[in-house]
Amino acid sequence: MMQTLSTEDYLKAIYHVSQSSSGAVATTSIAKQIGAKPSSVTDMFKKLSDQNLVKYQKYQGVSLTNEGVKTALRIVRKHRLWESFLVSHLNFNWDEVHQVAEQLEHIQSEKLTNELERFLDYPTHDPHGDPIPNRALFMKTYSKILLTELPLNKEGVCIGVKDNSSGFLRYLDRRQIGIGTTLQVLHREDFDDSLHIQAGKSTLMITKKTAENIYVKP
Amino acid sequence: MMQTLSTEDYLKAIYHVSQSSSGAVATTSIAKQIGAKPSSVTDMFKKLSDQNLVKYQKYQGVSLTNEGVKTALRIVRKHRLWESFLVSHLNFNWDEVHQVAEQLEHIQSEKLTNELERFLDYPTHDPHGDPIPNRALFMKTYSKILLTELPLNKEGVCIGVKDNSSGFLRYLDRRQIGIGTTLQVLHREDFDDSLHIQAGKSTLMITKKTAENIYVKP
DNA sequence: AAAAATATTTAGATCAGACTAAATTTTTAA
DNA sequence: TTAAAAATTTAGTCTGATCTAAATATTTTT
Repeated sequence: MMQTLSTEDYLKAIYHVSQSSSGAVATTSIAKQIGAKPSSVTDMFKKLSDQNLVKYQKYQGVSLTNEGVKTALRIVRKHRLWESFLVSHLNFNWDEVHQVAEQLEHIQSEKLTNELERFLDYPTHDPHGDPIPNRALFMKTYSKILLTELPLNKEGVCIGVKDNSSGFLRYLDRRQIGIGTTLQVLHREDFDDSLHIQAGKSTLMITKKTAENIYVKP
Repeated sequence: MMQTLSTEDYLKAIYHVSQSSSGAVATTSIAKQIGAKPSSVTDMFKKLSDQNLVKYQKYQGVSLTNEGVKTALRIVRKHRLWESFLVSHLNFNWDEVHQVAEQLEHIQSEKLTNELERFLDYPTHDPHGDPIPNRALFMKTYSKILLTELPLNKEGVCIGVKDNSSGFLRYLDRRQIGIGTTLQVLHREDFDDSLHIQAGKSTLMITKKTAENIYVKP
């Protein structure tokens, strides 16, 4: 059954929200994510439920069915492949890709997706460090911790960010922190929770808020 | 003013029809092109007219305004750039690209379009031999004639096709005729209008119908 | 130049997706 | 454990793009 652009957006939103919280996904959380009113979300929940893409119980939110997860992952796959393409071949910065990938992720052509993946040489992660589902919709999610959780003086490599807003990404660019940058916490300031860190070859100070949006692999 | 997917399709259709015929574009011709009922086309003509993209007179058809032409050319530009990309980097055949390009042509990002053009090294023609508008929406349309009009025993190079249907394109593939193939008419059969031609290194027979869908540069 | 055929437009309906406002249910707090 | 607050759903409306059927205009044919 063919999805409309809108149902695809909802499935993706439900997928993302369900990843970062447990249990059923609430109407309001999707309303916020999509930028729609809760009443519209309820309508859509019913439609998705009719198509067996979500399990929906009045007042209790939704959860994706197997079919729903698959559909969501197909979109995530396309989104992340396109982001990779934009950065690696079309001179986009990691903070510019999201908006365009939001459009490209809806293009329907299996051949296109699979050929793009081949052309990019089967990338496993996108420019933000997020894993890319392969053709079988499987993805390796290696163990990652927040920079706030990295033990003092232990080296870690930046492998992703939690906040994908372009404001935050540009801020990291200015501080010369990106995917692959070696990070080390030199000191935690008890007074204001700020961190002194080693980032590549320079030392700098970042706030707790920044640190808890950076993923590292120890 | 932002265009909907649908208004873009109409503008492109009007552009194409107006290219291959003179005077105003009739309601029915667009209905056929788009695959919609004439009454729907009338509705859209009114909307486009309100946006000053076409000049519309009841019962007299439409013609594109300058703004309308520009919008149409921006879509044509994207369509042909994407087709080029699909063939040159993603292993698509020239008969497979159209459907996917129909979707990709609606992606809105000037940066994307311009970077794609750069990545492809500023191609001037797409895989079917059609000219690609440059950033300023200008395109070189070199003089071309139909194979039926090529003088006997004079060499010409295949530079495009009139019929872009995948049936015809696949047929040409089987006969080993493509963009760049050197063609020469060896004999015209008066009885059934068939042509004996030299195509690259082989000689073969084609019908008049085939010949009048192949463009050559003498 | 009138009749017939064709093309075009109007009027009114439908459908998906979204909205507002009001009603209902669930959760939180007193 | 009830009252207040928050979340969710329902009912009804709107918009854009489409459709069918009927009305009207234009073109073609006799």
